[in-house]
Amino acid sequence: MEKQVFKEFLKKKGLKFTKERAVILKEVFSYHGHFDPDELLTKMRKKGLRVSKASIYRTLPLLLESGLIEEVEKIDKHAHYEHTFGHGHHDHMICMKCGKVIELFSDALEGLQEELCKKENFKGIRHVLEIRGYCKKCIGDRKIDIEGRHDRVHPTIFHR
Amino acid sequence: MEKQVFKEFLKKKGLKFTKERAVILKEVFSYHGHFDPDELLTKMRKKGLRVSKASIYRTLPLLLESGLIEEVEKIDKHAHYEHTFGHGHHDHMICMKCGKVIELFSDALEGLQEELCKKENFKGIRHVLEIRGYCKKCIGDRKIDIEGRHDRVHPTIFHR
DNA sequence: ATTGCAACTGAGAATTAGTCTCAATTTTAA
DNA sequence: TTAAAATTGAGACTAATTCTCAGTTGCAAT
Ligand SMILES: [Mn+2]
Ligand SMILES: [Mn+2]
Ligand SMILES: [Zn+2]
Ligand SMILES: [Zn+2]
Repeated sequence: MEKQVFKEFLKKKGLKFTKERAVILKEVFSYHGHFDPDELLTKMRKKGLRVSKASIYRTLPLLLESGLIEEVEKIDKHAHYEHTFGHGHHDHMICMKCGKVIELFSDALEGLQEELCKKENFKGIRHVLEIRGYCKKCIGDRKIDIEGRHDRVHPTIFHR
Repeated sequence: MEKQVFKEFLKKKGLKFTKERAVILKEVFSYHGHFDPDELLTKMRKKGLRVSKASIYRTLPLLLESGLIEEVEKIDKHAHYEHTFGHGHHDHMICMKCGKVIELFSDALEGLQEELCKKENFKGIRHVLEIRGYCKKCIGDRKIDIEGRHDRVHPTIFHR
């Protein structure tokens, strides 16, 4: 269970399992999809869970380092995460028109990456793959522009 | 040549090929490796090339959209780019200990991604793959920590 | 149970990266 | 040559994240 994983991780680093870290962990694992630090803070505030912005920004890197969450969608100005413990890693396709996020996983893809690492004597720990383009629906909407690459690089809508 | 590509791109969008854009383009294509907007500005200032921060921040997305540069290393708080025109796309492995960047390209990997896109009816335009881990040298340095995942998530050294 | 101390916390100041505003200037198509 | 539309630079502004520091708290050793 994620709480145990986090506790052990912290102990091994000589860090403490505080109330704040516990409640942040719980909140993060109550979500299904992607989230960002500000969302996390706002939602916790609404529920009456009191943690400071600073603690959120301090805890997320620890969760990341412990492998309990991953960073996703590094496109926007701010960070996005999702918890992966118990779900398994996956990568993303992101529509540059409507912001739709398609999750993808492929053993072949993961395997190939491992091979490539081996070839370079590199010990791969984690990775982020994001494919940007246009979803089925948006290809239909605007064929011409798509061929000509004339979209905004950064889509407006991003969360889900 | 990149100048022509950029000119045509701008014309197609109804934008102008200004002196500032020209000099930024030239500077960007004078680099070998990765760079970030602030570096770009500083280096240009040192050379007596006068462009404003605003123009740099306005031009980089255009270069990106035109396909002349790509975004890389989305880890740090700020954007990093490299020019790819005439070099070809590639992905990166980044050492979490020393910051070493290994460039990698694999037809198999690119092909597999295309397949995955097709399966989702997604029109892939570009992608970023970053594998984080430890380079050969750093594996030697600190076997124990590596197994235990006890490194900083964000390495200190990043440019090259 | 008490203690000691390093780690942690919240509040808000500070910093960083990037965006916006607007008056003056430049590009480009006619 | 002209004029509209796009662009520019300077600096104000914003958003996201980090830092500071004085007062807590967790926890390992008594
Ligand atoms: Mn996801
Ligand atoms: Mn590169
Ligand atoms: Zn779409
Ligand atoms: Zn290394």
